[in-house]
Amino acid sequence: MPELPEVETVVRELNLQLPSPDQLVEVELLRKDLRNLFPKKKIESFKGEGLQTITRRSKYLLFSFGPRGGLLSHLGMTGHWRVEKEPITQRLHDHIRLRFSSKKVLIYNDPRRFGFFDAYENIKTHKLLKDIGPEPFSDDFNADYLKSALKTRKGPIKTILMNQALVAGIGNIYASEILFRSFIKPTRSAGKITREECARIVQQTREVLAEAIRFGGSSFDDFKHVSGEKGGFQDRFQVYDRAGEPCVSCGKNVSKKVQAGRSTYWCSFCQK
DNA sequence: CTCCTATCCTGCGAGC
DNA sequence: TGCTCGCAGGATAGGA
Repeated sequence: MPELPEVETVVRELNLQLPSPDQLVEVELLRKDLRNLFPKKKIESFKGEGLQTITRRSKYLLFSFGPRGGLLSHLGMTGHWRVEKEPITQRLHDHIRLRFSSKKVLIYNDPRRFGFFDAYENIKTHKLLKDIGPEPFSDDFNADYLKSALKTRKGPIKTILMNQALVAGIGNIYASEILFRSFIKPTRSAGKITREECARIVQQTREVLAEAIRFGGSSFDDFKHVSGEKGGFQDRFQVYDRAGEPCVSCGKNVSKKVQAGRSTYWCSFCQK
C-alpha cells in the first residue's frame, strides 16, 4: 500500500528521528525467508561508516552510508520502519535490526513480507532503479513527456499510470484519485488521451500527491508512520474504496471494477 | 513490444 | 461463537 506519499512521509520522519551521521555498529537479520535475500554481508561492510541521510526514489527508501552507497528498501504492502532506543522490545514480524552508535536501533517489521532490499552503489545504474520514470514533482514529468510516452500504448490509462517506468510512485489508490480529479475515465485507451488531458493528469498528480504528503499519507490498510501514528489522507479519498457512495461532485454512485487484477474506482458521470 | 495473469504473504471482515 | 473464504496490492516472471 505505501505509494509515493507514504514513503515520503517515512523518509521525512526517519531523518528527524536519526542523528546524522550515525555510525552503524550491528546488522541483525531475524529471519532469512524475506521476499529476497537481505544483503547482510554488504550492509555489514558499512559498519563503522555513518548513516548520512535517507532519501526516496519512487517507492524506494535509500539509506545512504556515503560514497560507497547504501541500503535500498521497498516496503511492499506492509513494511514498516521504526526507531527504538536500547533496550528495545521485540514485536511479531520484526525481521531486521540496524544498531547505531547513538544507541538508536532501526527496526524493520513486515507481516506479509512483501518488502524487499538490496545494497546499492549508484542509484542511477542500480537494476531496480535505472528504468524508473521521472519523479512526479520533477520538470521531466510534463504534458509533452506524458503525451509522447502514452502515444503507442493501447492499454487502459489507469493501469498504465501505475507503471513505474512511465512515472515514479503512483500505485492503485492514487491512480484512481488522480483520474477522478482529471475527469478522465480509467478505462480509456492510454494512446487516445489528448495533450490537454495529459496536462490535467500531470497537474492533478502533483496536487493529489502533495496533498497526501501534507496529510501524512493514507492509512487505508495498515500503513503507519515511523512513530506508529496513522496517516490522514484516507479520510479525503474522493473515489477510492467508495463504491456505491455518492460522488463528491455530482452525487451519483461511485463505480468499481477490476482492472489488471486491481480495484478501480471512478464516477461514470463526471469522468469522460 | 504490449498486455494480462499468477505469485508471494498475513490480517481482517463478510457470510454462514 | 467459530470457522472458511476472499480480498487488500507492491513488483515481477512468464505466457499469449
